[in-house]
Formats: sequence, C-alpha cells, structure tokens
Amino acid sequence: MALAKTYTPADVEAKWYQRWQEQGFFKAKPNPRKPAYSVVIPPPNVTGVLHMGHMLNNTIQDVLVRRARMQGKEACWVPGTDHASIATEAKVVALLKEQGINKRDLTREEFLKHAWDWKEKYGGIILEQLKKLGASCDWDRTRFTMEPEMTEAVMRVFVDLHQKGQIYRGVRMVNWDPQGQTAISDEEVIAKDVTGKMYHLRYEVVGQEGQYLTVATSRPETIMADVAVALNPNDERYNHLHGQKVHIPLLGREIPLILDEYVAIDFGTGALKVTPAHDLNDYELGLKHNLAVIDILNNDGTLNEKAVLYVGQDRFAARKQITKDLQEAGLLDKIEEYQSVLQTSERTGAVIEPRLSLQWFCKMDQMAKPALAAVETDEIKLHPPKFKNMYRVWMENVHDWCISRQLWWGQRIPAWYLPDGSFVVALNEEEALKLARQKTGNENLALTDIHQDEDVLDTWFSSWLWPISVFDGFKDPDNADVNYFYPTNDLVTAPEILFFWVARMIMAGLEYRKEVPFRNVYLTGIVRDDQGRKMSKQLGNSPDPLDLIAQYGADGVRTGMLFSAPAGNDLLFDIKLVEQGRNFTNKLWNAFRLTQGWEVNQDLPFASEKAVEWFGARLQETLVQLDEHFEKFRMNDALLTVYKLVWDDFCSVYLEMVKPAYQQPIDAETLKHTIGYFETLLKLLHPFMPFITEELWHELAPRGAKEYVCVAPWPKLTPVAGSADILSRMTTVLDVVAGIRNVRNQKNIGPSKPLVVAAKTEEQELLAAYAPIIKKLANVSELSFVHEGLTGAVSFVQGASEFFIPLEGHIDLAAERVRIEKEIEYNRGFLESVLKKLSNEKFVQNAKPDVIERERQKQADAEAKIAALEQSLASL
RNA sequence: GGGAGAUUAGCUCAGCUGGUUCAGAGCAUCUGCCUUACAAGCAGAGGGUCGUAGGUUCGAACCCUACAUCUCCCA
Repeated sequence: MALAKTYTPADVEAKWYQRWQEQGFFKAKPNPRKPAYSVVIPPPNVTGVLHMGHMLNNTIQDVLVRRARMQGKEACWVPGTDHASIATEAKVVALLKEQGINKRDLTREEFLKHAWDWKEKYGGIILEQLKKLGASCDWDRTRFTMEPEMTEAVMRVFVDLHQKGQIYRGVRMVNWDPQGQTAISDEEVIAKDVTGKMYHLRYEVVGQEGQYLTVATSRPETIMADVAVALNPNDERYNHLHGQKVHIPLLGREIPLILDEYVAIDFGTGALKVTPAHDLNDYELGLKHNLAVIDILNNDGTLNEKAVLYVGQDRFAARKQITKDLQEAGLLDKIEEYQSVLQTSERTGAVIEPRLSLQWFCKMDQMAKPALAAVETDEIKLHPPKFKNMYRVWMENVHDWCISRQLWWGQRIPAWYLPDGSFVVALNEEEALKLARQKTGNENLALTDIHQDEDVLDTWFSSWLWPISVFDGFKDPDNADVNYFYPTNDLVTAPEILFFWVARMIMAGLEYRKEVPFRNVYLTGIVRDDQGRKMSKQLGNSPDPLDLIAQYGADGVRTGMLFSAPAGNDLLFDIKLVEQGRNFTNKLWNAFRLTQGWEVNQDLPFASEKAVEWFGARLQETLVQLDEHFEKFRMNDALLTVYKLVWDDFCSVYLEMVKPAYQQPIDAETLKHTIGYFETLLKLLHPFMPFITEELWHELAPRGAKEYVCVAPWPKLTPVAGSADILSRMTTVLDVVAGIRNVRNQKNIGPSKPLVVAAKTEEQELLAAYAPIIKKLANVSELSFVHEGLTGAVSFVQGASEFFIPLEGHIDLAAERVRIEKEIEYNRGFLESVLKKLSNEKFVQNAKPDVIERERQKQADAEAKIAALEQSLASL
C-alpha cells in the first residue's frame, strides 16, 4: 500500500491516546523497584477552557513526565481542577442573572445547588481537552479542590493552624472588591498606573470665617469620613494653624488639625486629610493619634448613611456629584492631573477599596522563614534562577494572609459563633457543639444556638495543600502513596503565581510533612502574540488551542510551542512555529516512507559501514547534550537538539549516505542499523511528539502487545571507541561535499550532472576511504588524487587540501583569480593577528599552555591554507 | 520612589570559570533546483564594529564604573 506523501495526524492521535489508556501506561502506583517521579498539575479552574498558557504549561509537564516514564521511573502525573472560588462564583452569578435570578434572592443552599450544577455541566471540560494534547496524566487520580476529602484536609489544617495560633480573626485594613463584594488578599491586587486627578479642597478654619486651609485629595467623596487634617510640624507655612480645627467642606463637621512628620511637605499642599476607614496609611495615622474611624461605604461601593451626604450613591457617582457641589459652593480650589496608581482586583477588575473589616488571617512570618531557606539553599531550585531574587524579596516582606472571602462557593470557614459572640473552631458541627458546651459550661447548648461563619476560605487555602492532599496525606499521613510520591519532583507553573501558590505550597509542605513539596520549579513565560501583547479574549488574539490541534496535529502544536519557549521567557506565539512543528512531523513521516520502501537483498555486502559508524557516534554525542539540556530544564534547546539530529544528521546526511540507488535493494546490515537508529530517534522524540512516534514505532517493526514507544526504555549512553576521530573525519568529508556542492551552485550546474573531482591532499587515505560517500552525496563520478593542480578547472580549498573540478566553459579566469586572491588576503590577515599574539611576550608568559598551543595550530593551519591557495592561483 | 533582570544577525534566543579559524542556532531573507521519501521539500549563500562611553587585562560579548533604553516585582 502506498503511503500518503503527507502525514495526517487526525487519523492516529485519538487511536493512540485510547490505546495508552487501555494499556494503563499512565497509571502509577508505589513500586519499590523503581524510583518515583511525580508531578502535580497546577489545577486549572474547573469551569475554565483550555487556553494557550495551559497548552505550554502542560506540554512541558508532559515532556518531563513521558521522559521520566521512559527512563524507567514510576511516573505519576496527578491531574485535577481548582474550584476557583471568586471566579466561579462570579460566573454563576452572571449566569443566574441571565436567567433573571438575583443571587440575593437565593439562600446559600439554593445558590450552591446552582453552582454545583454548573460545575457538573462544565467542570472537567478542560481535562478532556488536555487529553487531546496528549497529556499523560494518571486520570484515575483526578482530584478537585472542593471534593469532600480535599475539604476535609482544608478543615484539618485550619483547625490545626488555629490551635497553633497561626490563624486569627481580626479587624484589619483589607482589599475590598466592591464588585465581587469580598475581601481579597494582597496578592490578588493589581496596581495600574493611571493619570488621576488631584482635587484641591478648601477647609474653613473654625472660628475664622473666610480663612481656609487647602487640602489636596484624589478622592473628594471620602471627605465625609475625614476625622482630621494632618500637617507636618516642620512645615512653617502652617505654623499659624497649629491647634486649630477646620470644617469639612459641605458637611461642616469640625475636625482637628494634627501634626505628624509622616506628612510629605512637598506633596499636594502639604495638608493631608485623614480618613482612617478608607486608607491604610490614614488608618495607621489614626491609631497613632487616637482618632475615630468612620466607614462611609457599603459592601457594594455605595455610600452608607454615615456619609450623611450622597447616601446610596456609588462611590464614583458621588465623586462626580460632590465635585460639582464643591465647585458651586466655591470650596474647590482647583483640579490637577497627576500620575497615580490604581489598585484593582485581579478577579473582577474593580477598583479596590481599602477597607477596615473583620476577617480571618493566617500568620506568615513563622512559616515563611523555612520556606525562604529552602529556596535560598537550592533545596528547591527555581528555573530560571533569576526568580530567586523575587522570591526572597517577597518572603522577607510577606504580610499576613487574608484567607476569608465573603462568598458562598468555597470551603466554609469552620468557626462557630456562640450566643455570647465568642467562637469555637472545629472540624465539624458536632465537634463545634462539644467545644461550645465546654467553653460555656452549658450542657444544654444545642446546634441551633451556634451558627457557622458565613464566609468561605480563599481558594489558595486549599491549593497550597495540593501536593500533599492529592495523595491523601492529611487523612492518612502515612499512606503508601504519599510516602512514595511525596515530595514530588518538578512543578511547572507561571511566575504570576510564584507567591500565591508556589511559596505557600512550600510553607504547607514544610509545616505538615517537614519536607519540601518539590525539588524543581520550572517557571514558564506568558504566551503573547507576535506583537508581544498578552493573549486575551478581549483582544481576540488568542487562537483556539483545539482548532490548532485539529489543524496541525497535537505533535505539531506541542513542538511549535516549545520551539520558542526558553524557561522564564515570554513566548511570542507565531503560527509559523506551529507550522514548523507540523513540517517536522511530516519530515519524520517521509523519512519513514523512504525506509519503508526499501527491498532487502540478503546477498549484498555491508555497504554503509562508515555512515553507520558515524551516525552511531553522532547519536551518542547528541545524547550527552540532550541530557544536559534536560538537566537544566532547557526544553527548547533539548527539542532543537533532537530536531537537528533528526532533520540534519539523520535525514539530510545519514539517509542520503545509505539510500540505495533508485529501485535498487539495500543490504541487510545497513537496513538493520538504519531501523535501529530510527527507533532510537523515535524514543528521543517521543516526549515531544508522542503521537507520530507511537504510530511510526508500530509501523517500523512488528510489536508485542505491550511494546509501545511510550514505555520503551530511554536510550542509554554507550560511548563509542574513537568517536571523536570518527566525528572529525566525517566533518572533513562533509566539508568537501559542501565545497563541491557550492561549486555546483556557483556555476549553476544541476545536481543530476555528475562531476569529476581531483584532490591534491595529504589526507588521501582518509578521502579514499570515504570516497563512496563523497561520490554519492556530491554526485561525483570520479575522485582522483593528483600531485599538481589542474589547469582549466574550478578549484576550492578545504583545510590544507585543494580540489579541482574540470569545467570547460564554466571558468572565468579573471574572476577565479580575484576570488582566490581575496581568500589569500583574508588568510594572511588572520595569520598576522595570530603571529602578533605569539610574538607578544606577555601573551606567551601569561596564557595557559593549551591556549598557546591552539594559537600555534592556527598559525600552522593558516600557513598551509595560504600555500594551497597560492598553488591554486599559480595553476590558473 | 525602592529592587531585580535584560540589551548579541530582520525576529526569537544560545554563548559555561575572559583565550580554538577574527560571535553561534532556529526562523526569516537571497540564489538555484518539481534530483522518484518529503516544495510542509532539496542544495547553497548573505547577514552582527555583541546598547553607549570609559576602565582593568597580553587578551573583553563575558570583569568593573557611568549613562541610555526596555521588562518585571514591590510601594
């Protein structure tokens, strides 16, 4: 059956994925005879769909896992999803709204039912998509951060940390997201540079009608929450006002002028309005000066009755209105533009309100220390290492972690409030009741007398346990899985969540297993478009990964992504790279078509010994490089190394050397080696291109029931004796071939016309031994050796050898002369620079002997080359 | 404002402790080829005063200093 000229991935991908699963190749269980290799997936949002970032991230994980599997390790890649508290809740709220349902009209239970329905319907789509990519996860281990066991782990940890005093409840300034109507952690806030407005407001001095103090603020709507105006005591402009009071504009309430060196004299007017409820710095100033706190905002960002004015209006509407009113009242001095930073919510994009609120916090200082040390000492290596600095800075300045969220979708905080307002923390209701009875001494206390905290926990409070909880390490800390697979080996994730997630997993790992959760963290870049813009739905610049796979094949897409993905660097996605990946699969397919079409003749002698010997050596050389690249997590270099080995060395050189003439048979020995090499290449390629390699593996030779490249042993390093010599001899030979081909190109002689070549060389023995290869690759009908240069021939110099190609009618003597003279000139210049070095006493004294030896070699080579060129010139 | 990193061919990047034929790769470009595996291909070629200015050294893309530009993190 004739094979198609182009490879069609769609025909084979689904088939092999199914077979792998049927064979159970992705399943992992503790196996004392094998080293463990485990990776936990960064759980994607359960309701999300695959985007380009996932493609990159999961391709890298799959490459690592597949290679480990082939290396004979018990490879375990745990998949799963994250409940993504705020993002999912926002989606569900939006969906309900479309159906005309308002979240506020629902009870918690009703809402959660909708949310779970949503999760059941859309949850896990993303995992199915990963299968299309070829991800070799152990799907039996699929976990979800909100499933009962995971939730139980979260509860245990909460209770435990609370008992240890690491979790506390307190009133703190938090980042309030008025759209999500929840507090979020510092890490979920994104600062944006904006051009803002600075409003200069006039505060009338109490008892001095017509006397004003001008205060600059970016948020005029918060004046109703003012409790003071602060001045710097060193600011002489305001000496006359010390001890006075002022009226809040419009509102009229009297507030004191206070003095504090915190106030920047040169910023604004040097007078700072103090609003402790709505600004962290003001809050601290308020504490210091014993000021009241007036919170004028509702949860949704509208003004409450404490504002007195503009009650019920949104904060931004109120700002507009008050600006107008101030203007009319003559209390607005001016408005200036200025550069400022706007804090926005990572989740909803809403402008954050710093707000005092009662929340749950997890202390970080104690846990951060060992987690920092683990990275500092390289017990955990970050790739690339530049992230170590960032990690250190963050860990040294970490604030307590606000872990409560005013949401319903998530794990409800296991704290129960007693009638007297105090609370108990327990694993469940029954425990809580028990504790409550103990605490109050009231044995008659009933479940109806206590009520659980309404808030849920930050999603990261479950995902920081992920590397332990996926192996049930909380429920059963000594189980075989966790003992065998924990710590995991490598983690592949995005730098954006280095702190959110990676740092906290390290803390949890050290806290609960006294062992880091992984050894290597590979930080991928952001996938951007070819103009460097982040891929986003809004811009519409992100291709649909599944469309890409359908069009180019999963193997093509995987390699395309990896071609341009050095660790930690952003990836400029270009469809051309995916095309390149697709073309590569096609190249491989055609190499297979070639070998597959050969007839064997058992009587023929071994014709390609030199080629076989060379490719064997080349393969070994490449294996070493490949291991180095993997060792350093340089995935794109690893891929490129195999790419070049396959395309250049195997296809362009080796196959051309061993390929029999058209319709001629091949000898059995050559074929055997060729198929063997092909198999090795398929193994090396498999982690990158799992599908086509599996397909060809089975086409190349009959296979047993369990014989898949997916589980084939990774090629071993077996040094070849004299390989350096073998490689350098072939390099010389290929240089000669290139020289002849170059002449062909220059003289415009097609490849089908055979050439006659004469060599004047001291390496006759070498060239004679490789003559069949030179003849074949350069289409040379006769290679002879001469002592004198030929006249009437085109010549070129390779090393110290000269080659002559008689070409009647193709020779332009003058042009040849110029060309050779130029080359001589260049080499003389080079020789001169070498001689200059060698005649420099200081160089000879200071340089290492081998460096000097190299310079001497350069000198000898250059001299020989010049001599050869001069000969050429003479023989013209 | 504080800190980190970067700046090498048109693009994306390598370049290990300063020292091999005067800096490499992939892609792109140019030239010639439909040569019976592959035009999603074959053969060959061109292209960089290594951000700028100083300095250290026999020798600097690499070390030091300053400046410029960019990116990221934190405030």
